[in-house]
Amino acid sequence: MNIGEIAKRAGVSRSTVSYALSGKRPVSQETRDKIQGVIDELGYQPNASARALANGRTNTIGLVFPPAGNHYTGMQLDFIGSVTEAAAAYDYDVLLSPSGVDSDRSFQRLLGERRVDGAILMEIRLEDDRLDHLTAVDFPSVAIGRTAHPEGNWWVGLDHTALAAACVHHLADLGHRRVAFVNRPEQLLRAGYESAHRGLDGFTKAAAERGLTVRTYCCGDDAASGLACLERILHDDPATTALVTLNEAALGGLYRGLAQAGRHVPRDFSVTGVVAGRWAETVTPQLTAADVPAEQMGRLAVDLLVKRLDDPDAPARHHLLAPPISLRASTAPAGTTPADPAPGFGTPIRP
Amino acid sequence: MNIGEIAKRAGVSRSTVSYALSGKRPVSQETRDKIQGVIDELGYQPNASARALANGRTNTIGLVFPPAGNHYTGMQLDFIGSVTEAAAAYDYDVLLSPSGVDSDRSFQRLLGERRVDGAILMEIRLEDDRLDHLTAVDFPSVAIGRTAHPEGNWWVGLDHTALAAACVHHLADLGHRRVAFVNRPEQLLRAGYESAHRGLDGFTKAAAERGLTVRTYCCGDDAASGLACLERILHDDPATTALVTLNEAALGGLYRGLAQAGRHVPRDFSVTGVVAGRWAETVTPQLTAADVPAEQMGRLAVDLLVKRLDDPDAPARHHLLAPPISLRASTAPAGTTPADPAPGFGTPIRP
DNA sequence: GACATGGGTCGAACCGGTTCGAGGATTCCG
DNA sequence: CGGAATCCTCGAACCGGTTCGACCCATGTC
Repeated sequence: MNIGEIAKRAGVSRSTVSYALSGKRPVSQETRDKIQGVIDELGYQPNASARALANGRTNTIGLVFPPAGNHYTGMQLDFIGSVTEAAAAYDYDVLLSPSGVDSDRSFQRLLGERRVDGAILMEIRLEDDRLDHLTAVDFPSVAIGRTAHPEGNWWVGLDHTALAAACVHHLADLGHRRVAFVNRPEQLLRAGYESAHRGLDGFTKAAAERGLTVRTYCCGDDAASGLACLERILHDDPATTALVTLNEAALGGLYRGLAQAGRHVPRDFSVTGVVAGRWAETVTPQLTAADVPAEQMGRLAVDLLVKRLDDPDAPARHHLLAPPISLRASTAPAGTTPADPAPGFGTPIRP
Repeated sequence: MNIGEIAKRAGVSRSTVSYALSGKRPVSQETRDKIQGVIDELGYQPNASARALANGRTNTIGLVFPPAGNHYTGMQLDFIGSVTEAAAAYDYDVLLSPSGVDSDRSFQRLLGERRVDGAILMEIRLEDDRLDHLTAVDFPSVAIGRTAHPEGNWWVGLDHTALAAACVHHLADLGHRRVAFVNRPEQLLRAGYESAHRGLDGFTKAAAERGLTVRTYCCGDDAASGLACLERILHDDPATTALVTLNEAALGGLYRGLAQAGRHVPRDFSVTGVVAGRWAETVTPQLTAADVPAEQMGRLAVDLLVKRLDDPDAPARHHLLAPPISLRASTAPAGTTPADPAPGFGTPIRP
């Protein structure tokens, strides 16, 4: 059941079948009908490997993300889902690669063996050797995230600096003076993860600007770490009245810690941060947060990559997103007992 | 930078390079060194498409799951992660396919165009046309889940019947008499999703056995639906004192509903169900649940698939898992005000 | 009637690997 | 010293597509 078989049964040459299918040269209606009939009858579909070999494109894009040893977060899940669906709309398949560094076997396979036409990279670091490598060999790629020097790269990113700052201003406006910052795990910060660094920067600068007293923490990507982190926060400064978190996976643990310490959210303690909306709504009270538009970002990344693949000489493009803070129910003025959380900021979705 | 180039520079024929790399025929040490030298110098890696075309194997497995329109759950995330990592250990890559039905374009591509050597299917239905089709064309696959007639299939599944029953018995032992069941969304139940059906069966039978008064509900895969569902439960029968859920994504909403109704968990109301452990621990109080061992299941599925690919004539194999209920902090005896939740069931992880 | 035009088809070469059969060079044996 | 066995290497064919150049046959034009 290959193209030769089709050709034989239709009484034409292999090249005619190929042209009938691709339309790259005219084929008479009569011949086309005959070929189509045989194809329908046999249920023929051209072999992807052979086609890829012949025309140098696999119609596959690689999705590169760090290995899961440290578990995946909900945000990553949303990326994977949206990238896969957006790619399918362009008739591209998605190959997953749980790759960390440049030297990684799976990453090398993706590129060196030409398994994919292009790649989308998640969890970008400020200095990212994977991206450096891709740029060096001029391999089409789009980063979800932005390095320290993103000029010339294709990327779609989140303005973590601005988002963390917006959280600070929101809390400061509510009168909070002692605020903690819950970052991603320390090893990721040390590895130079973009979100962790820019988020920390934005938080620190905005806090200084508003004259707040702050402490910053790293926290593991799971509920238990979140609990432990919150205990440390209250131990280090029991007068803390609010926190900003970039750590989605720790959120449940942070809430539990507050409950155990007898701090009611948002009456005694305000919580906010940068979290995908879908997950911000799973906690009670729902989190007032800068909603990471993970689905939109995945879609945009695929759009950019396809554009780049279609026109290899196109100039680099990017999207920097800064979604507004969605006011929900986890923040309130400091040191009061309001019936109405977050007054002056519109109506929370669930009071 | 193809095999011919390597051959030329090493002063040997293309076939000799191939044999030096594959080891399928003896090559002198001297020649091998020379070839390896050239390869290292040029950083050569054989082209995956060409290799796949020549030997008929892509070294890729397909991971088929339903489109995300309805969002992904945490459990699915864990599957994707563990399958990808397990596959990498065997030097297989993973191709994602967000495919629903037999007629789906992406699913057809996977098989018809021979993009993958085998497939792992998620979200199995009792009557699953995708599996029927795969079986009909004798395509190597492993299902995560079990159809109504799994004989002859390869699969790794969860004994949802037993798990739901175990939840019922746990609640009945604690003295609960009026229990609700929160299932996956109605459209999935109607579509014949295995977990929804077997879970419902197990729940219903065990409840009848224990003489409980029950109501069963379908619930959307998100927090808002969970909240709405809980409101309906308490509206339909305010005397309900416990619930069993298969719906991980709704969990946050169920908890919120209970909080809003002023029912304290576990003092006034017990919650349990079948949920991946990692997600059971994000809610407060932590959920007493049958922990879905998603990572283990993903790994087992890959192991089975690789075995099947290595030996196409091997007899069908499967794994049916029934993890025990992990006692955490969300269940307690009915109608009491215990200091110590779930007495008689060991020490909860966090009292 | 000679000649360009163009639609439709074919054969051959090519993409970059793998694999088979054959053959040259050594070595071992009688 | 001749013949068999062993070790290594090579050329050619093949996997299943795509694409190029050439050719044939109608038409249209002067």
